[in-house]
Amino acid sequence: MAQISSIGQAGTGDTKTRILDSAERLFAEHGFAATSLRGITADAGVNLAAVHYHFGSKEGLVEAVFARRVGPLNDERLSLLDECEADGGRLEDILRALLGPALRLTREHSDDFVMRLLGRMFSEPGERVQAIFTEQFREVALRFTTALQAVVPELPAQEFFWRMHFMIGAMAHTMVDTHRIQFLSRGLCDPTDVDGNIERLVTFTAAGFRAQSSRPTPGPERKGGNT
Amino acid sequence: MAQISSIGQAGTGDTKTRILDSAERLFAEHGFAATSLRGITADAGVNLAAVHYHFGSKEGLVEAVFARRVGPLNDERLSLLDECEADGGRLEDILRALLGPALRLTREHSDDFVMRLLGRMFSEPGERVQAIFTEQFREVALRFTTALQAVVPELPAQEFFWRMHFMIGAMAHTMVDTHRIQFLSRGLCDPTDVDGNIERLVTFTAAGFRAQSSRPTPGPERKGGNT
DNA sequence: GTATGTTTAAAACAATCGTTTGAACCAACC
DNA sequence: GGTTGGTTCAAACGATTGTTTTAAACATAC
Repeated sequence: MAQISSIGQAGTGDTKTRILDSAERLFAEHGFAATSLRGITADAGVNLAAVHYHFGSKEGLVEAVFARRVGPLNDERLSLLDECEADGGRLEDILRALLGPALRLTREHSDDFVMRLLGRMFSEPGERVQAIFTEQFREVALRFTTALQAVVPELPAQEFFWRMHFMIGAMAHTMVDTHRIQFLSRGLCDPTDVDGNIERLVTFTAAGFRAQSSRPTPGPERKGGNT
Repeated sequence: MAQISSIGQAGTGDTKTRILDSAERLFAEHGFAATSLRGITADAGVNLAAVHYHFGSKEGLVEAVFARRVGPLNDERLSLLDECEADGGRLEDILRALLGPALRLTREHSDDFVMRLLGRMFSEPGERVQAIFTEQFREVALRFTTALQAVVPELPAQEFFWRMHFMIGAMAHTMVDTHRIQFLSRGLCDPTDVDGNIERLVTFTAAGFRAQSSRPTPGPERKGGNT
């Protein structure tokens, strides 16, 4: 078709890239199971069979969509961690190295699809998808676990891991949900103030890590408590 | 309506209940889009058409599955909030009233399906589902927002709402993900220690709320930071 | 030129999806 | 008994799913 030929710009890239671009946007909007290959290829303006030619299957496409973003994201995290470890390694700096690159995904790409997609990985069901996810974050998890544990040495390991869990939850929710915070605050909060929001999340989670280890509250008696 | 005394099975219940039970377990396991009505009815041991007879459509079933759990959950939250407001209303108590009932869902039901399902609501796509979700949490959100804001009056409203956002994220992630914390901590953390984990989450989020309002850190210069 | 890798087109595949239908069952009531 | 109204059933509806196949173009390199 002659009319299609004009689409092939350098920015949009080749067929493979156009599939990845459309897939990651539609995955972020409707989820993985609810997005069909026909919807993706129609949006990308390519042929249906091209998906299986380049990615083998829908699952292969999902994996490729993840890998394209998670790789550079984790590289930046580890690079920033190297910097701040050589620089003394305060708690806030380590947290900024972990949380900053993820929350900056909104700015680096013209829209927030990439960030919403990656944030959803944390709650996405499916044994296969979760295995892919876990493997791609293993090195980052290990390095940051070691670095963070070193700056709060007085915290029992059990408490420390739970606080890492809570921090990841706060981060993932901030990545996934870019609308409800505006509704909740009646328009007061601005999700596009990326740098400010990174600092807010760093402040919040740093305070959480520094909190005095969990005691059943100094009060005399608690209703409902069965300790 | 006359009682159908012949169906004695109090545990398994009638067709409607069996559908709800199977639906919420399969929804929690595989997500909404990836769970078919045939899978649900086969698991429940009922006829396929019974879903449309009792719930009208798949979306109606999703809504019913939510409503059955969210109602009692929010009732307990508001009841606990009433208690601790009459009792003085410390920050930790308010947070416990909000977070406790959600994390206790694991214990009240024999399995963690209900909790995982509700936790997933926070990241589930779909305009219609999100609207249902938002409406069912409106009163709870309003009451707890007011109560929490009252105990940290020095915190600017914008900062406050972001910290509520982070807290909800930590809660939702703890509800959804009951496996990865064990992997992350190499088996050290125990997701079934419900009371302990509630206290840990309360401690973490309370410290986050009490953190000094976000300043670009007292240090002289920050790389990449623009105010 | 031939060869190789990529892309499109159109069609079909078997499977599964949500939904609908119409008859059958079964208690209760006149 | 007959009728009713609520419930369940097997079967089919049309549409969509991921996947595969066939063929013909297209580009680039040797």
